[in-house]
Amino acid sequence: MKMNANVCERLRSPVMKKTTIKDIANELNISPSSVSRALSDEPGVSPSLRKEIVDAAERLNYIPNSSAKSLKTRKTQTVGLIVSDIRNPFFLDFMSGVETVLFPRGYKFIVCDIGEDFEKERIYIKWLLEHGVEGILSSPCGGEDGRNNSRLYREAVRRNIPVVFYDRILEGLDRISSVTLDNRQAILQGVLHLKENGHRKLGIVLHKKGIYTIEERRMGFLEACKMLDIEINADWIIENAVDAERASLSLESVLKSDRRPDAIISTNQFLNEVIVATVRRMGLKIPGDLSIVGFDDHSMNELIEPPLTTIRQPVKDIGRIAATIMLSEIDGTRGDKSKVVLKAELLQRKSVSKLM
Amino acid sequence: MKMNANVCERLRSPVMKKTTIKDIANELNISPSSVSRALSDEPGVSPSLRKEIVDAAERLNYIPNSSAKSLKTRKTQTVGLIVSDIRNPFFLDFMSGVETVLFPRGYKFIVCDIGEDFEKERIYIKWLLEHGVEGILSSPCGGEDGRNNSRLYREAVRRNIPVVFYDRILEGLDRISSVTLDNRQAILQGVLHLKENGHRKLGIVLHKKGIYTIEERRMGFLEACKMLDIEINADWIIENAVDAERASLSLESVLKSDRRPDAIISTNQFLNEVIVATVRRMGLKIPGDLSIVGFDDHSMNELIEPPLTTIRQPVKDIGRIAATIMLSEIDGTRGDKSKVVLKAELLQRKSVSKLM
DNA sequence: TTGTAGGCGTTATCAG
DNA sequence: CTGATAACGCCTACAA
Repeated sequence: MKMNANVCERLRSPVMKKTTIKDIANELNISPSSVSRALSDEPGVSPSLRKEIVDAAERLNYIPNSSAKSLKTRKTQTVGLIVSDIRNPFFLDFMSGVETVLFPRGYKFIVCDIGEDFEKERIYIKWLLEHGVEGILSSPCGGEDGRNNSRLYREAVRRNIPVVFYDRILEGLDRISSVTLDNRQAILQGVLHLKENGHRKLGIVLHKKGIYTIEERRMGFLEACKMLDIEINADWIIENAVDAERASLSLESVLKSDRRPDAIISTNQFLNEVIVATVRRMGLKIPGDLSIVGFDDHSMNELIEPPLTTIRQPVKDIGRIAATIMLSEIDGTRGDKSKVVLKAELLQRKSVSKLM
Repeated sequence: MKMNANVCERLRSPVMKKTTIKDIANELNISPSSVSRALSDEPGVSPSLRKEIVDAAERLNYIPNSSAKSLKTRKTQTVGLIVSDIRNPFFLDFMSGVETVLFPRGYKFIVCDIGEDFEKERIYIKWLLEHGVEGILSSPCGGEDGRNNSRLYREAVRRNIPVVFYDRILEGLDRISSVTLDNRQAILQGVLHLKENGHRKLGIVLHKKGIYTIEERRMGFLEACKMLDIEINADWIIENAVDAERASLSLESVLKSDRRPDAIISTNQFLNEVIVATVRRMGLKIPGDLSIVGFDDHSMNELIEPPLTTIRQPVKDIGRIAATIMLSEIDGTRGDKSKVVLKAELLQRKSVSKLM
């Protein structure tokens, strides 16, 4: 009866005082330092005492307070993950890659969705710094106006917390490692593939202006055309295609004009969908009336009709490598900064016709 | 010259001593308490002094140490977000919804990908508790063997940190709020739609056995069939379809048999793709040879041929609501636990034929 | 091997 | 309005 009441009490008590190292020490009539040592696997505690301590900790439902620990040790076992826009399917595989590397090392990560917003990025970086993250993975957003948060990223580095850019970089920050795609070469592959199949009238739909990757892809397109001796038609370059409606309308007007391209290159998964939907709506046949080269491979790109020929980037690897670099910089085992550039891969499916 | 050197020194110093409230106090020859008050917008500081303090903080590049703050106040402005498997596109919209609610309130979140792994979930919950999160959003995983982490979730609640389950729940934890879909009614809608279109031979492909939502969907299917007087054929119920290869093979054998269903219901986006790919591979026409009702609407479901009729759940709302409930429980402004159940919506497209 | 004491950076309680 | 002082929970020399 009595016991029952006690149990009840314990379960019902709205907020129990949390047990601390001190409580365990008192319980066992020993000093807190021994408890600390035992519980953090430090040497200098006799096996028997250690066992007693571990048992008591278990019994008293002890959970370490990492705020206190961090205050003392300056380590939080936490990193920040800044993502440009979390609705981009890119981040599923990316985060999965990151997690794969961080979990075994006991690191947690705080996800910061900045939604391509410079101000929000600023706030999140501050929060991360206050929080005491040991590192930051970021795909920074660079505004069309050229403003960006490089000052804050510098501040982080100055405070000795490593930053690793992935997918995107900020120019001029040489002391920050990065893991990116060779975007120019990626587009070159697409253009080359189109040329090899007889296409000479090439259009491209570019996502938000000012974004590093998009600008690179634009440059890649121009370079590739020059290199391969393909005439560039400015009307076929659709820029700043951020809003689905408007992008679709722009594309439609291009495809309706007398001089129209016979192939379109996309620059991300969002645009793949916009392009395919638009072409469908217009009643054009893919690839009969128009060839399409997508970008960013989603598993469903294979299921649409026709299966979409796509430029694929190794997203999960980007995550794994970025996280690995960050950890080694946290460990201090890496001197120079790394600038890793990965290659894209062209998945040939059925959305490009052979014009011979 | 001198100044220049100083600046250089400052920028180059590998690790600067971080400035604290004390430093600011010394700089201004005042007490740390005033600085603290000024910097946390507490009353009791003259406007003039306050301004001085804020300026000095800015000048000295002061960044608050939230470990110290948390140690004192027991507030971390951080919550944990436990996801069953981050590769599920569900989480894109979900996290977006959560972020929308948390950001304006100054809350950060730690993402924990448990990959349907009971043990990993356990470890992550412990980490979150140690970290001092103020709340936990979780889609817990319940093993096929019936084991789960309800003990740890109880422990969290006992420590007064609110847990909100979303998408999935753990039975028996009545003191934990939840936001889920009315899974049975969702499937009922699909079955009803098929019946209305003349289908009587219904199959279903179920994802991992033991997962709450999947079990509910299974029950929903059985209930709906009984209610609508549709004969249930056990051979047409494909269970534990976790691996794409194997699921595809199972489905293929069902579709090849003499007695085969004329419609298949899916139970998540992953399976939508598996089913469509399989049917395509077999050369069957959708919906001519087989009707399909998908589950979990991905934007590309509209682009495949034919556009997939799909049961859509309001994912972003689930995220928003779950986060809102959690915050109000953190604030302590909510007494009873909420059990929110949202309805699915059937998006009629072209993958269901009319058999009349 | 064990214990003692001081401090990590902040906030909160009291006095002045 | 401002300042001293004592925690918060843990770690870590240093001493015993």
